[in-house]
Amino acid sequence: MATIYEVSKLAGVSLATVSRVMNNNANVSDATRKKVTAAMDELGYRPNSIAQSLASNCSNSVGLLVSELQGPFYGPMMSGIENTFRNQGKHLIIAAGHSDEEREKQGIEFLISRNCDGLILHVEAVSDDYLIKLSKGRTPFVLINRYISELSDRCILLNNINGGYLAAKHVLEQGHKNIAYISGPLWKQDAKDRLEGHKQALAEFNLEFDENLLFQGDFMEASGYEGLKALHQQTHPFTALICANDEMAVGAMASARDLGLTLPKQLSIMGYDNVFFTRHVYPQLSTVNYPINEMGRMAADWVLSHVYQKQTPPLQTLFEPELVIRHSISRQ
Amino acid sequence: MATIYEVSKLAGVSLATVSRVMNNNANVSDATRKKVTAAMDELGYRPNSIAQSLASNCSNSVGLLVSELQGPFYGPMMSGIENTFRNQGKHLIIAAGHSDEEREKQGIEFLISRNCDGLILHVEAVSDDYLIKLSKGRTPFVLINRYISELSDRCILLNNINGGYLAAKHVLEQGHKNIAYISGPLWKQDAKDRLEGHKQALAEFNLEFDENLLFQGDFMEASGYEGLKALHQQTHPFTALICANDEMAVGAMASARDLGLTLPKQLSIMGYDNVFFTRHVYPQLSTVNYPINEMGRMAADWVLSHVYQKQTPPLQTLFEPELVIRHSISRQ
DNA sequence: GTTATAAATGTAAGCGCTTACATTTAATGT
DNA sequence: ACATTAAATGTAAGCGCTTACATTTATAAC
Repeated sequence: MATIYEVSKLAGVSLATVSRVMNNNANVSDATRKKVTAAMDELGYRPNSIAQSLASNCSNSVGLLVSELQGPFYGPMMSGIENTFRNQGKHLIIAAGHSDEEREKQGIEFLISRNCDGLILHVEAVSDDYLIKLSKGRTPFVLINRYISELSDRCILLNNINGGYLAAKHVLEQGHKNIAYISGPLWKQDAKDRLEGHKQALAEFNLEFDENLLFQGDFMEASGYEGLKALHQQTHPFTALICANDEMAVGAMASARDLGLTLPKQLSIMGYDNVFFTRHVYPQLSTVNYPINEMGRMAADWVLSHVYQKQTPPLQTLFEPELVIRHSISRQ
Repeated sequence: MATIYEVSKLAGVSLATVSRVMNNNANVSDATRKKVTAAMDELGYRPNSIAQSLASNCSNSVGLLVSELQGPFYGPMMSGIENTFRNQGKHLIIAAGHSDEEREKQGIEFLISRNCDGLILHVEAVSDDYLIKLSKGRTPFVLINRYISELSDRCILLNNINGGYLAAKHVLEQGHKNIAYISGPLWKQDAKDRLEGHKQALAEFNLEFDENLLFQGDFMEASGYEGLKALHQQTHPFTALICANDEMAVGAMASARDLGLTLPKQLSIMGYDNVFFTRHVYPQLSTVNYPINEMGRMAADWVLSHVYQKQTPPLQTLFEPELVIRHSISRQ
C-alpha cells in the first residue's frame, strides 16, 4: 500500500501538501492539486484511516452497541442509523453486548479504544452508575431505550408505559376481563414499564391485576411458547393474552395451536413492537408500534449534531407508541 | 485518557516494559508486572487500540461487508460470525454495501483502511475482476455466497442449483404441472442458479419452462406481491408458484389473499431460505433451508485459520440446501 | 521597483503504541 | 571469584498520518 510519503515524492511536493489536498481544507493551488491527485491515482493510494485517526484524534466513525446482531428489532435500528450516517461520510463500528454486563463493557471499551468519535448504545445490563461515569469521559454517547435522569437529554426513549397501557386498553375495550400477561425480564426497565402501563389500564377498568396470570419471559420466542403453556396449566381462566413483545406473542401462538386453541376465537393475543413479520402470521397480530427505525435515525442525528456540529432536523427524545389493530383480538 | 507513557512513569519502568505486560509475550519479572498492572489500575488505563494497530500492523479486528444490516437473512449470518469471533478476542467492523457497486467498494476500502486483519465479504455488485485484484492485496478475505473460480478456495457457497432443483422437484412430485416462478434479479448468480435448478427439475419431468410464467423480482417482499399480481393477469394458468426467496413468497401470499385465492388449495407457494418467520406465516411456508448461520461461522473459521493461524474445525466450502416441507403446497 | 499582505508550500513535532537491538542484571558452572 | 549465558529491562526508531509554525512565492498598492 502506498503511503502519503510516496505520493508526495511522486508529485514532487511535501507531505503536508498531500495531506491538504486529501482534507481539502487549506489553500492549495489548482496546479499542485492536480499533480497530487494524479500521483494518488497512479499509485492507487488510499489513506490509512488508522493513521489519520491517530494523528487527528478524529476517526469519522461512530460506535454502535446493540444487544444482538440478529432479530427483527435490531435490524431496523442498525439500518436507520447506518442510513443516516452513510450520507454524511461517517462509518459505523458495531459491537454486540448480548445483554451481559461484562460483554457490554468490553464492547464499549473496544469502541472507545478504536477512537470512535461518538457512541450509540443500546445497553441493558450495565449499571446507571457506569454510564454516568462514562458520560464524564471524552467520548459522547446517546442511549436508546434507556432512561437515566442525570443523562436525560441523551436518552432516546419510547413511552413504554403508554404502550403497555394502549395494548391493554384495546383488549379491555373488546370486552376481555381476564387477561394473562407474558412480560419481559422484569429487571429491564422497558419490561417493567410495559407492565406498569398494563396495570394502569386495568385499574382504569376497575379490574385487579391477577398475579397468577403473569408469566415472566425473556423477550424470546421460546419463552412465549413456554409461557402460554404454563399459564394454560394453572386454574385461573383467561380469554386474552398480552405479550410484552411480538416474538413471545408468536411463540405463544404456536403454543396455542399445540394446545388446540383456535385463534383468535378461544384466545386473543396481543403483541408489542410491530416487527415486520407480524403482518404475516395468522391471525395477523395486533400489536403496538415501536418506531425503532426512526429512533435509530434520531440517535444518529444526535451524534451528528453533538459530535460533528452538523445541522440536523430538531432532536426529539421521547417517542410515542401507536396501537396497530389487526386480527388477533376477538370481541368478547 | 491515560497513555502508556504515564503508566510507565508511575510504575517507574520504561514504555517497552509496559507494552510487554500488556501483550504478555516477552519475559517480565513478576515484581515489575505487579507494579505495572497496579499503575494501570490506578490510572484506569486502557490501551488505545488505534495506536496499537498502527504500530503493530495488526488490529485484531475483521471487517464484514453485508448488503443490508436488516432482514432475516443477514441477521443470522452476522450473528454466526460474531459469535465465533467473540470467544477469540477478535472484533468485528461491519459495513453495508446495499448491493451497489460504489458502496461495496467504499465499504471494502474503509475496512481495509481501518487495518482489518481480514475481511468477510457478502458482495453482489462488485465485479469478479475487482475481487481478483483485491486478492493480490495484503488483506486476506473470504467470500460468502459468491463463486469466482480463481478464488474458489475462499468461496463459501450454498449449492443453489441443487436448492432450486429440490424446490421444483418437490412441487412437481405433488402433481403440479404449471408452475410459475418469481426469480431474484437475474444478474445475481444465486438467482440465476436457483432458476437453473428449477429448470433442471422441470426437464426431468419432461416439462418445458414457460417464460410467460416467469417474473423477475428483486428478492424483496414488494416484488413478490407485484409478481403474483402480474402473473395472475396473464393468460397462462398455473397451480403453483415458486419464489426464489421467502420474503418474495410472503409478499406473494399477501397478494394471493388480495386476489381472493385460498392457500394452498387454489395456489401452492414455495419459498427459499427458511428464514425464521416462515414457520409463522399461514399456511406455514414450505421452503429450502439455507444454513446461513453455519456458513457465517465457517467464514469466521476461515479467517481464524488463514489470518490468525488458529486451529479450527475442518473448513468446508460448499453447503447443501435442504427441503423443508410444511403446509403451503397442496397435492394436485 | 519597493513594500505590505495574502496565498501556497514546506518543516518538523507529535498522535500512542510496538519492537529490534542494546544494555544491564541475575543465575549458573567451574 | 570469574566467565558464560540467560533473563529482564531500557533506548529509540518508526507505523502513516495531521497540523502549528516557518518560509517562500505571488499579488496588489503605491
